[in-house]
Parts: sequence; structure tokens; C-alpha cells
Amino acid sequence: MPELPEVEIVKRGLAELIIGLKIKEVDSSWHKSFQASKTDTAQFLLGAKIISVRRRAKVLIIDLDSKYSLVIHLKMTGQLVLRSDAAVFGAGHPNDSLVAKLPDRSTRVVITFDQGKLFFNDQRKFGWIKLLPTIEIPNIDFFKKVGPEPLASDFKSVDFVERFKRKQNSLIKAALLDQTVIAGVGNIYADESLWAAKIHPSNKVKDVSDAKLKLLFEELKFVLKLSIEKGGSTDKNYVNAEGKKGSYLSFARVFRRENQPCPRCGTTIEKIRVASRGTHICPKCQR
DNA sequence: CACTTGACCTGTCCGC
DNA sequence: TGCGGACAGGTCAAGT
Repeated sequence: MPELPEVEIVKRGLAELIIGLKIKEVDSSWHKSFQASKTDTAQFLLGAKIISVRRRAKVLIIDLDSKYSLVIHLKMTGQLVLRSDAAVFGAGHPNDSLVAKLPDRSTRVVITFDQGKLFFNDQRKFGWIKLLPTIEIPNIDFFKKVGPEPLASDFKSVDFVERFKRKQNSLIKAALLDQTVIAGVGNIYADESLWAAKIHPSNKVKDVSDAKLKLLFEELKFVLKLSIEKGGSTDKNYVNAEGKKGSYLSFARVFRRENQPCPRCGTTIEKIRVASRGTHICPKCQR
């Protein structure tokens, strides 16, 4: 779930809800979920105020006034959900019912603010929160290698085509999922955009024309924007910072729609494996 | 080097 | 119902 649109939605929600709050306490029940030394936590996290929330690729960054930041990756099943004071004290806050059961058995980290608590839930424990000096973030390996943001206004289709050209022998789907080629695309939006551009995901990049690559770029931007509008995709786990689900999957054309008719030609959608990922295609439209 | 596969985890679903 | 195995939206390290 958490691909670019989902992380963007969480970012926007958190920016509304937690900027200005002061961190009072942090508890973690799984060592990999919260990675920070005791001394850094005491010195740069506890007592710090949140000054901004950012996203780069599928990574969230919460900047603190201590010149440190919480860097967060939700991976497959991570959730970041805020429970406000009103909810804590049972005053009928709008997200009361959504957060009433928190913490639950998948809660890995709880950050307590002067008002409210932020829960990091992560069923599969793949996600993580790290405390790092803000200035060091661009130097971590992932950020040094990650490709451009597909929705950045200065990222043009010629740049998109040029970056794919460097992956001539990769399968087009593998290249789309490769974060060093382009940031933020995961399995859902890879399948959706390849269907829209009528490209078979098993095609090698070198066998896809420039015109098709440009079309793919346009369709990718379209599905990413549509999903952000719809609050992201919720299959099982994804929720936003208020604990609410996204509705993009009800607009999806192929993802999780195996055995249903292709919305373009009516052919039955198939689920296959490409680049060792579950992959949804229309066998007639995509060749 | 470029590219693919396995590992990290828990939970669920499917077939026997 | 019970049990084994495959699979799930992401990313690295290790392998070919």
C-alpha cells in the first residue's frame, strides 16, 4: 500500500495535525521499528518540537527544532495514526472510533506529544523510524541513489525516457519499480500505468518505443494524481494519519481485478508473475 | 557490471 | 477444523 500517493496523504495529514507539537515520550516494542540511540533520543527527540513534515519517494521526514529528524519508511504494512487529546479523553473527537483500539498488537512505536499520541503500527515489522541529524538525510544511501519525483513540475517526459534508457535490458515493470530510476512507484501504480499505456510488463525496456515511454509517463502521473485525490489505495492495512482508508482501488482498472473484464476491451484480466511480483494485465490490450 | 532472487516478518487464504 | 505452503503493497544484500 504505502506507495507515493499513500505516503503523500499521510504526510499531508500529519502536517495538519502535528506541526508545533512537543514530543514528551517515545516507547518501542521492537528494536528494528525505532532505531535511535538512548543518548540521541534523550538529547534530540524528547522535548523537541515538530517544525515540518516532508516526503521524498516513499519516505516520510518529520523535522524537529533540535536539528534532528524522524525518518520513516512504512514498507508494506506500516501505519502512522494520530490520536488527539480529545480522543484520548473521550470527548467525541471525529476519529475516536477509528483509533479507539490503539495501541493494538501491531503497534511497534508510540510517540507521546504534549497533546495526543502518534501510533506506528506495522504488522510485518518491515518498516522503521530512524532519528537522524536533518543535515545528514541527503547523505544516506537511499537518498543519494533515488530517482526524481514523477510529479515534480521540473521533471519532463524527455527526462523520464532518458532515465529508462539506462535500463535497456530490464523488464519495463522492474524498471518502473526501481527507485533509482524514478521515485515512489510500487506494484499498484506500476500495473495501473502499464495497463493504461498498453504495455506488457514483461517487455524489455529496449523494446518499448519512446512514444510508448512518454505515454507511460503521462499515464503514471495520471494514476498517481487520481490516487492522491481519492486518499490512496487501501487493500488491507493502509490508513491515513486519522485512521481512515483510501478509495483508489475502487477506481483501479487492473490491480486486484483478475478474472474481471478489462474496462477497455472486455477481455478477462489475468494475474501473472513479472519480476517476481504479482502482476495484473489485460492479455489483449498489453503486448 | 547489470540484473534477479532471497531475506526480512506476520497474517491470511487456499487446497488437501 | 487442521496443517502446510504460497502469497501480500518494499527494499537491501547476496547471488548469477
